[in-house]
Amino acid sequence: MAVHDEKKNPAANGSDGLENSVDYRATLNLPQTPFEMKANLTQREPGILARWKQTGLYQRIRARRHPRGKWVLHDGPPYANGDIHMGHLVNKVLKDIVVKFRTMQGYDAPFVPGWDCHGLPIESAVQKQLGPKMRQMPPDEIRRLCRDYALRHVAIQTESFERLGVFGDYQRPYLTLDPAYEAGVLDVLADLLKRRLVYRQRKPVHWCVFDQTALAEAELEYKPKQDPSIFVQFQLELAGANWPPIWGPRPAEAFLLIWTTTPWTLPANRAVAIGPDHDYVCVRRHDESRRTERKTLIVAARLVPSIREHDPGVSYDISKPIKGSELASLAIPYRHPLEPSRLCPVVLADYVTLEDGAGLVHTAPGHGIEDYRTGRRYDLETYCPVLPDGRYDETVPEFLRGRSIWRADEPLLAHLREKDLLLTARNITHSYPHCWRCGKPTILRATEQWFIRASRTATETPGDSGAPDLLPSAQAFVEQVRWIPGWGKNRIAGMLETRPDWCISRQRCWGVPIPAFFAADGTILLSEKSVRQAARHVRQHGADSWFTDSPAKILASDQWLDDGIGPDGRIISNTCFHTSQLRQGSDILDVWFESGASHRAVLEGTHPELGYPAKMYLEGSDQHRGWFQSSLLEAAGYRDHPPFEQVLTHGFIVDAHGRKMSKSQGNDIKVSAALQQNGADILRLWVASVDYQNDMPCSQELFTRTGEAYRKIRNTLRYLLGNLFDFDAGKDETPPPPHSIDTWMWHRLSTVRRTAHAAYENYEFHRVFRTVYEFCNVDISAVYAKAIKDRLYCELPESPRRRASQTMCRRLLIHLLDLIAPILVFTAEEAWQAMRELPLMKEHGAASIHEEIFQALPDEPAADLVRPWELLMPLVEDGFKQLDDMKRTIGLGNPLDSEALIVVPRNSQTPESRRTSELMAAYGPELEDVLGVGYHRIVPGDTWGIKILDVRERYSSCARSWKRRPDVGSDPEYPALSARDAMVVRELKKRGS
RNA sequence: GGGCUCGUAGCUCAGUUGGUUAGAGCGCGUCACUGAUAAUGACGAGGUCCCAAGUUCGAAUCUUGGCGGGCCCA
Repeated sequence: MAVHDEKKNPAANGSDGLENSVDYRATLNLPQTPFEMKANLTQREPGILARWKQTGLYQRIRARRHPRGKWVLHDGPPYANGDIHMGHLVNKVLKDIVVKFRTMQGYDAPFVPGWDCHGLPIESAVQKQLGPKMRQMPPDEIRRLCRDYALRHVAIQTESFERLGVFGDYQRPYLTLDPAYEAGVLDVLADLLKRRLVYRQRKPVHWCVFDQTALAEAELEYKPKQDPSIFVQFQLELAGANWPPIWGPRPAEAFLLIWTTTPWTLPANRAVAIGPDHDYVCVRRHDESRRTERKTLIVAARLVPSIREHDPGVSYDISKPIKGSELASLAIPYRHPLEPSRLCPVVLADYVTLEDGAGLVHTAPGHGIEDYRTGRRYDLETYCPVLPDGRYDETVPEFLRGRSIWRADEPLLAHLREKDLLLTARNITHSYPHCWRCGKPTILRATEQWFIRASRTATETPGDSGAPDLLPSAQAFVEQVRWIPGWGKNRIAGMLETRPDWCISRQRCWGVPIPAFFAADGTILLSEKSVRQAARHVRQHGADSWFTDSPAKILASDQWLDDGIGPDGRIISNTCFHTSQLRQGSDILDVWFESGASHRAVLEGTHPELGYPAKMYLEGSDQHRGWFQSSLLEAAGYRDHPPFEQVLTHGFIVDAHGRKMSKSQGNDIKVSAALQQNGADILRLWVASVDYQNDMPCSQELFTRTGEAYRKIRNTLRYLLGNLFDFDAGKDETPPPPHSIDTWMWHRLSTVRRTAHAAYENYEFHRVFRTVYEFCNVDISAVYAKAIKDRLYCELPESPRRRASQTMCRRLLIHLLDLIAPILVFTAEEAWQAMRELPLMKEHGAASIHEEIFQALPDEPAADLVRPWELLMPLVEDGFKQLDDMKRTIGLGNPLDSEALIVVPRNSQTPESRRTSELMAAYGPELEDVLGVGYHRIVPGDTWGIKILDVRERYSSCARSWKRRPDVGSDPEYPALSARDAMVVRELKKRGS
């Protein structure tokens, strides 16, 4: 490779080295602005934030004029636990963009942030801190610690949200632990009671017999445990039964074969479940010698071989199969293995698998979730003979009474063996849930729970005569709401369709109590009236008072005449309760019930200025099952309109490879770190730049890319600001000449503004971003800013051409700031202040851009002023290609060293083209600047075209504008300058002296 | 396993009722400018439209079946 040592011609900029040394820089109108190129967001943003707080910006926005009325986005409460993560960031930023956009449209769009303060995670965190001593503490003391914990995290998260530029009433957020909120929750409960939508029934929950407490799924640890694995034979009651002919002649006796690893649940057996689509056969068993008949078994066809392994020395005659659905339809009952007089049904369940066992599942509705559901479907008793401490109660066979279930296997197996009902027994080790606190194995135990009836057809329960159906109202609500994206409607409708009744009680401590009173005789007081009274009490004294005050004090009376709930769940009218003999229940409400009541507790409760219903709920798509649904169901229970008009959902954060982000995988991104490294505006711009309806990929690399886009936008603002340093908006405003590039720019601006506003209106923020970003890149930077540099820098300050472009720059600046303000909240503010601090623009507009209402755009330029540019711009493209070619071939580095021959057809084809050619005297100089060449000539030809010529040998370069033109040197006083520049310099000199 | 959903250049996104050779911006490469300067401009190279089959004269687009990701359930 040869080394290049060719030097550039130092005189390339002028024909005369001496004249070139004269410095005309001082005579130019170069841009000036304190708006720095470097954003330094991490340092700058907190200062802006402090000023906002100091001047009470949020309150000022509330107080300003709102010509378009109210627009309320109701905040879904995040959980008051831990630092915020990227999901919070996305959610709150999206909300803030909506709120700021609506605000700038002229709506009153208050934002009241909320926090979910009750619930298990907080209770668990407190429990972890307390250790074993928690068990000795009274509930109100534990609750006080939970409350402190929650409030601490509300403070932490508040700071983060504010730091992100999310506006809201942080002085007065809504907290679910606020007594007024708690009372609102109870008001909803009272309304549902009024409509008879609340009932009490047994349901299995995870239970620790050592701690004697219910456990949540999250409190379980799965560990290996050894258990008996037994096959038991349940005798069919064949008297009067239909026997399937395909199974051959009806035997004298036949047995269902079931498999279980929890023999202690056998007393609670109430059914055997089979799979509707599985094949079942009848197996006639004999000794291998065929001398003795053994029991005839009914099992799943697929499992015969594996059962045989447990059954040595026996030969099988296997019948043809029938489907489970067919078998169930025969309705042959079986005798309970421990109570032969009790007949139980064979039922269908789709969770029956053929992986192990016999394909027939022992079903105890009191001891299994699936069993319970099946039980509800078949109206089986949710029978649970196990006491809280794990001992059997008095209802079981005598040999088990009072015995611990953990010591029941041996007598049970002995009993079954004695009755010849046990086919095989061995031991297995399997994964089994254990209590995370004491480490002991847990059980499922049916306890009394409170439910909200979703659909009467799904559950025929006592006390519901005349009760309305909740589900149809909820489904009607779904139709009335606008779901964004549209499939959200489908999703929530599908979930509602299959949803079971809602279990709203929890055996925990940290939450809103279910204010039920229990009389000594087992009658329960929980009525609309009593709950309203409890709500009044809670509003005044807080929910803690439930755990400390007496029933007499809470009910404010010695006697209470009301509907009671009997032990069987039926309503007993006109029951007289003596408050001195009542005791409070200890259950609390499901936290989803609490947050689902926010439309009542906040919109109509603590913050009535918001009003019901909200315009929008905006959350992650997981809330179709969560908050959207709980809110909808509760509202459907007592009122005529859904709590929201629109529901907008967003996807989840994933990493650069599209995988879910999780701490355990180590691919999560800390908000605090991302903030520290990038600044809030970059993170906000990132949120706006991706299509949130899908998963949102998130990585530092993406933030870095976003940072590049940010810099482009920032530099565009800086350019515009810099060229307005001597512009007096009141005096210097000059309409763009009709055929100027300013008019083209004006047209582009109106198009972009329209597009961006439509995108905002449809909540398509990534389209806003793209539109604005490409506008900055292409229209402003590559075309317009480049084209007007000569007139801005070189013309006399007050020249109409210059003033017209400044007018356009100002318009661009203002509208650009409008468009980015909801997203780049800090940068828009910073630029807004820079604009207001321009010497000739003092006191323009509101003190903060966020108090502004979108500027109306002056009338758009007429279409026939725009069309010529559609003809001319492709010529410019061609000119650039020629310039690039000349750069390579003849070393023409600077376009100012070239001239453009604009070829105009002698006989223009179309009227448009003819009109344009007539106007070329006006368009010519504009094209010269758009191309960035030194000079142009218009020449006749056959078709439209541009021809770039190298004029380094032909013309001299103007020492001021650097343009090569024939008129350089025409002024004897300034031989190094072009005519225009000579005139300008002479004029400036005159003024200067 | 079920419901909903997504899959187009390295990245973020367009792509109308099915219709030429699938687009944009960024990034990348090369070059230029040095009066927007840790800025700016020009040119250029990048695609198995997740895969397969089907419908059709014609499929990124419609149908079916896979594969992969996400949310919610089981």
